[in-house]
Amino acid sequence: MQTSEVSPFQPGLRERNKQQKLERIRQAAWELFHSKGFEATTTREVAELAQIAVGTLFLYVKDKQELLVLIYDEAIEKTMETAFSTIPENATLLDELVHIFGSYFRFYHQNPELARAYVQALLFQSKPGQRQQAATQIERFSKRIAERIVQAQARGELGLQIEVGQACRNFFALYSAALTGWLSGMVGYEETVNSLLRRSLELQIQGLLPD
Amino acid sequence: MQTSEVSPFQPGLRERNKQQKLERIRQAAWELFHSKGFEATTTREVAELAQIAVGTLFLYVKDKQELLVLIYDEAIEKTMETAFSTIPENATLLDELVHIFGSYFRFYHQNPELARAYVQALLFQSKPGQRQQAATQIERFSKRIAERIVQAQARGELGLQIEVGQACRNFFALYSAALTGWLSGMVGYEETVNSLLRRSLELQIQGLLPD
DNA sequence: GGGTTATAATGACTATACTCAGTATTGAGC
DNA sequence: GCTCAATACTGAGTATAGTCATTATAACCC
Repeated sequence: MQTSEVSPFQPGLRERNKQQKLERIRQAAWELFHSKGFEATTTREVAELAQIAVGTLFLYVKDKQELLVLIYDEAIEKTMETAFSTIPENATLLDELVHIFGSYFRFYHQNPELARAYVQALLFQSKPGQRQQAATQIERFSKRIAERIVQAQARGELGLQIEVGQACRNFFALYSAALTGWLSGMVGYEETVNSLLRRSLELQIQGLLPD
Repeated sequence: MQTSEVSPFQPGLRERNKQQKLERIRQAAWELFHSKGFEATTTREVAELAQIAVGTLFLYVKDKQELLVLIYDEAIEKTMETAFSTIPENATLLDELVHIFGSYFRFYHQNPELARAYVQALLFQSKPGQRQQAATQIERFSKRIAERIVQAQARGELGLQIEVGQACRNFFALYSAALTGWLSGMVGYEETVNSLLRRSLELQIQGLLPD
């Protein structure tokens, strides 16, 4: 066999093996989590399906939760792109926000058990590495929300005096609360998405002061 | 030995034994969680200190997390009472809210690791029994927040058109988000309590509309 | 107080996430 | 192509949350 079939400046065999293994892990975890559920899937099963030893699995992921993050990251990215690229034209900020957050809800709705574990992992990450990742993800999302807020200001829909960053944080907080309320089973999906979310955001925009 | 030393209509020996055991469990868990931490304490240790078998422990508590809820319930109750009974006179609603939520933050600040596990357990409870308990607790809290809102309306500080229930939910959502942000290590304690919380609540009251 | 039933307690056992001392593979210098 | 250091992989082993068939105890009835 030739010593090198790949083009120059490509990563060596080691690196390629690692990439392949990571991909196999991703696929195995996706397959099992979706067919059996997160709790019901053991890490050994994932390792077996990925054709690696258990110990190897934990060289690639810190723990079982990170396996979930690994799987969801890509899908969440796509959800964000779709959400922001399908915002209806000439809509109010409220409608835009309901559309955006609603896209996430629809995504999570595809598999509530996994969503629950994933959101929990994101919101309560203590390990520095994962925490940083979660923070970055929220950051990028907030940036795009901020754009919509600025545009709404330009339309004269929102006041110019408001702190955009704070407004983003508040919107995200209201979304998070709606999400956890639903995922923990306290409120139904339909009620959350069709009613509570909108009213919550609306009240933030309106404020509470007398007319 | 006499057959009955207790007054009539009192619970029998069985019931008293159960109460004593529960109390011993509570004390054992409190002692160990505070001296060693939640993660570092094993359920066997709790059982041993409470002088019962492991199996018995799980007759009283569904899982390790419920052990934490058992301990915190009383303290949280006290925190709520203190928070509401020490509201400063003639303050604005914003100051009242900062005082109330701040009381909780100060309480949780005494032991962030336990607080983290506890809040996580509360917000992500799937077991119906515990979920119901969490919902009830939030409900009672919201009722008392609602009172303050109505009084603020009476003072003319807030509009009469607002939905009080929705306003409560939004305040609670903003508080929860601030709390999880701190507990997951994304934001520091001082910054959260002294700055972010107030600005978040303030923006909800003010709203985002143009002047 | 003896017999019977219902309830409570027990601890050996199971299931499973994660570790780590030992082994194998890769790549670089000669 | 050989040697060796660095890196990657392995799977038996460990720790621990939670279970369940068995045993003990309390309550009740005659």
